[in-house]
Amino acid sequence: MLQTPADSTLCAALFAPDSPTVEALEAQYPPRELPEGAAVTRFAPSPTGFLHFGGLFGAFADRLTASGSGGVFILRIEDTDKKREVEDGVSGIVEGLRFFCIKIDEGVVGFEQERGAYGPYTQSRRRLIYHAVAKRLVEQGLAYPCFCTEEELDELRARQETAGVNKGYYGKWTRCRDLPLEEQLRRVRAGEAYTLRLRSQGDGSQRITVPDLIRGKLELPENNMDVVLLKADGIPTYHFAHVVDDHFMRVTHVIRSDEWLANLPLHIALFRACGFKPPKYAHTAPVMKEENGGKRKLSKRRDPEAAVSYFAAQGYPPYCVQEYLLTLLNSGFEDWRRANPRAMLEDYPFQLKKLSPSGALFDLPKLEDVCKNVLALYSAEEVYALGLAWAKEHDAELAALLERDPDYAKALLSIDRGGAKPRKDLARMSQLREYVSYFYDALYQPGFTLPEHIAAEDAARILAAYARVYSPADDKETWFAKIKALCAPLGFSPDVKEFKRNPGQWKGHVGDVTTVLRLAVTARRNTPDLWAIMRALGEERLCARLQNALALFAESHIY
RNA sequence: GGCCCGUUGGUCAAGUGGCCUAAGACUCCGGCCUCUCACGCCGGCAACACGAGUUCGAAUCUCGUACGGGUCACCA
Repeated sequence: MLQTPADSTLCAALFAPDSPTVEALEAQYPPRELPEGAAVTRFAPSPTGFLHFGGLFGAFADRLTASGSGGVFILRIEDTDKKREVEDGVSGIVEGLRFFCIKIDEGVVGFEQERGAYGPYTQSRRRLIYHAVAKRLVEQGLAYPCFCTEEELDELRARQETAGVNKGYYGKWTRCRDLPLEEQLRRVRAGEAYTLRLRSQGDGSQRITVPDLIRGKLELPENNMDVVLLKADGIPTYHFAHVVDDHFMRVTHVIRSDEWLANLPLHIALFRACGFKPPKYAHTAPVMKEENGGKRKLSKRRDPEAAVSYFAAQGYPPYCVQEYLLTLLNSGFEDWRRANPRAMLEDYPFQLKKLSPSGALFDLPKLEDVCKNVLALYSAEEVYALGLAWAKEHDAELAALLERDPDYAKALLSIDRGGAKPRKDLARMSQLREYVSYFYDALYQPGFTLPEHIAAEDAARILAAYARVYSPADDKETWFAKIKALCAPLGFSPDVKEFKRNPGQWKGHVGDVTTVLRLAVTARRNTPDLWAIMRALGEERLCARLQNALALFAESHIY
């Protein structure tokens, strides 16, 4: 365990002579000059090519934690698993973050592009750094080469299984922990494959307490496993890379999914072995999905909504997904939002300790609600921009229509928008086509069926009568006054309350009259303000629609 | 199976020993709102997993049980 000259002989056999010393690395990556309390966070995905919903949440928590404290948010790529490699796994992640408005301060910012003084930020390019630390561990007797093959390890596990003990490479179950130096040297020099293992100093029957920013004090068994630090190809395992990278990148807060909780004692032990100060940890609960009455983790493979590209394709406003995430996972956010309906998300005093320790179900209706609320506050201009950007990607026909006459598009989008009680009926851009369809002849599908209590001949009379009094110049009051004036002669009550008092005396009420007009103009029973719609459509289009409807009656299609 | 984490209405949650005959939001259902729908407003349904213990007093602390999740790799 103590440093001996023999260990340095071993080091020479194990490591290339050019690896830097740990001291040199300390100098190269000095502590950051940041204000007191500034958090340095990092999102460290594997380059799988796309961003998972859980990953987005983690990155978002990292971003907010850094921003809120005047710190730094790093994107690091953990490409230490050759088997999972995909061609350009980075761009999808970087673009995903960009799409969701999560700014990267430092690290990987694009395909083969990095920024910052603590790099490289791609683990495959940090080999020398890992080896420097590993070398010192060997010098100190805290790591050793292990020559066990995968078959031997499988067999070991099988024996442990039948013996009913904890599986793993530890204590008396190890075969290479106490190999004599001569044998180590001989086998290494003979070119035998080996991994580098931690020589654990821990006692599995002891407990350690570790603070977690979300869960409070955690009581966990001390690590006693001689885990692999460097794989046979010299690439570090996640555990070792985590410790080395987060130390030399001077990361202060490690926010990660709670599947790492079981490895926390290991990581603490590794930081100790390396002589580094551990960061603060926050283990977040995964987002769950309901299935057959049970809960399960949202899965990338089985759930389309788990890939964040789903939200882009559906046209949810990017920023709303974050808003939803906060609603879902950060208690207190909704109260803050109610108090500050128009405040920027960045100004929310995000606190890790307010995150829920248990997994929340992904709730689509809630997402829709959040989006409706946010979108309701957008100007027509903003909705237009958002809609056009979406349509260009996903609906070329709609994009062309929106672009052909921007003023017209904005005019129709501004109906019932703004004011104290804005409409809340648009949640995502994939609804836009349907939302605007009756404003565009190219999308409009004429034809309708009347409500049962309105006779076709009455409907025809209503349309004819309205056509006679219509004037494009009417303001809303005049428009409505004219409609009311039409009612009584046709047997409809101009007053809804009067109708309700004496339903037998009328064929219907003014609402039925406007329903007929609405159907003729939009082919729908439910729309925003009819007067505003008529005005936006313009005289020519409106008259055509009325003529058309009248013609339908004349041809007896409705009778 | 060992170890770890978790458990308040259908969902998300507030709640850190008395202010809890348990807040709010989503969903659903009623009602109101001089044109429909939406919005808004008013109201309704609906929860502390279970059992012991500590205490004058427990959603809140302790222990046990159940259930859910995670983890036990040269994957992350």
